[in-house]
Amino acid sequence: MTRAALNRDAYVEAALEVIAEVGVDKLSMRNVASRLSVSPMAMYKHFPTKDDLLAASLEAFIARASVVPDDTLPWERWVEQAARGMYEALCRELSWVPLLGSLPVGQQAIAVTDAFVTKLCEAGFTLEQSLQAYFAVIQVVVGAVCLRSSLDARTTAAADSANQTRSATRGEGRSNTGGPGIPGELQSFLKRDQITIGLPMIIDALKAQLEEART
Amino acid sequence: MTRAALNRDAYVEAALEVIAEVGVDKLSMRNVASRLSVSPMAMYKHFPTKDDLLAASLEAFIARASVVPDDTLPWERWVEQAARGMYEALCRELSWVPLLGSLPVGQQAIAVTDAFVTKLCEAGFTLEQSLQAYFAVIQVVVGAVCLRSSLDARTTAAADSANQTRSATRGEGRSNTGGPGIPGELQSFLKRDQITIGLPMIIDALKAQLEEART
DNA sequence: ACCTGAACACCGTTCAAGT
DNA sequence: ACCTGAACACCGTTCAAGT
Repeated sequence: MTRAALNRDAYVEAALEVIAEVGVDKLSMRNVASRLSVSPMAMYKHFPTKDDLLAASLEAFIARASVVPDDTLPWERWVEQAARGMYEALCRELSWVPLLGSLPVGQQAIAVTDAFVTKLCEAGFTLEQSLQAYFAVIQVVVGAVCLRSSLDARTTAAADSANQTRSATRGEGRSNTGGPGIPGELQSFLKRDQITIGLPMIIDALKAQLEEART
Repeated sequence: MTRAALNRDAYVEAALEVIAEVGVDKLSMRNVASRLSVSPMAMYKHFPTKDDLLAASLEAFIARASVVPDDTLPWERWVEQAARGMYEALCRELSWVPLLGSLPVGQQAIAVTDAFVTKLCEAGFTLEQSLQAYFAVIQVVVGAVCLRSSLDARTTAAADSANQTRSATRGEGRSNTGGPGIPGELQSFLKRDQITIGLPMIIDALKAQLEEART
């Protein structure tokens, strides 16, 4: 007996490790396989395509982020926490961001949607409003992470000249040498926690919606 | 005389053509070069790296989108039009979306920021508020385009079985076979023009801010 | 059922060389 | 200054073959 046969989960696990080390953009069938000391072709029995591996890995990533807040919270706090949870999970692994729009929506993502809509319907919103609210929040979260990721790329590029060893192993991709062109006020503004900007606006708008329905 | 020497603009032009035909994700140094019947290595004199070519192409794309609305509009309409302009430009070339967060912020992007902040400051917002508003709008636009792009991938994937010729030349990337798992209500909700969801919430919140400052 | 090795058609980028 | 050709170290994926 050479070794226990590898299953889907083992590959997803290895993929998540590779992603944590070098980022989604540098994951390859070959480096995931070599982490398991296996031929790259072994994976094609479980994942017909690299995208299938990525989709399964994203599912696992979402599942582990456990982004659904405590059900006893009032809806405003619940929504805020859910949004922050998504935002922070994505900030921990910024390299997912570019794929968010192109990978299929999986079961885990649908479960989060369900929880969100259910919570808001219980709070008195219509199903229509709840869905709108969900997408508005997702939009703000994704947008905030994009801005954050854009800032991140710029600061690590600046740090690259000083410290090259770490950035060589972690990379995170692009060079982003556009720093000089950005006005100072904009620079410092980007340093803020991006989610604090759009989210309160959304929540205020939702409160107004609920108020209006009551009268 | 063999041929007029190629300059940066010629390469950017060719890159935009390649992007229009096969999408940003399938642009390569080699296919841009071959469109100009030139060795791939010729480009490295003008663009030290593929990312430099992409950044220059994005600048040109933004410049051509001409997203800054008529200055005589009241600020609410101005903001709405600017946001729609960005949204529609990006929807025309969805393949830019994944790179938005990782490419450097260029002069064109800064010009748009400036116009936006100036307009809102004139309308009575503080500089701080104007910047916040700008980023909130950007967040919503990017988020909306991401959702739109996610929907697009799904419907073209479904159309692929029926009509393979066009999708083979345009591609747009990923397979996205997650259709079956998505509830019908969610499906039909995604068909809406995504920007109509979050944007009004942001504008309402901004109106409230201005109202509050006046009292 | 699961894995391997060799091969194909691609990448970005470097380097030495040409005009 | 601008361009070329060959080469290096990678990709995703296919295919025929092994256990």
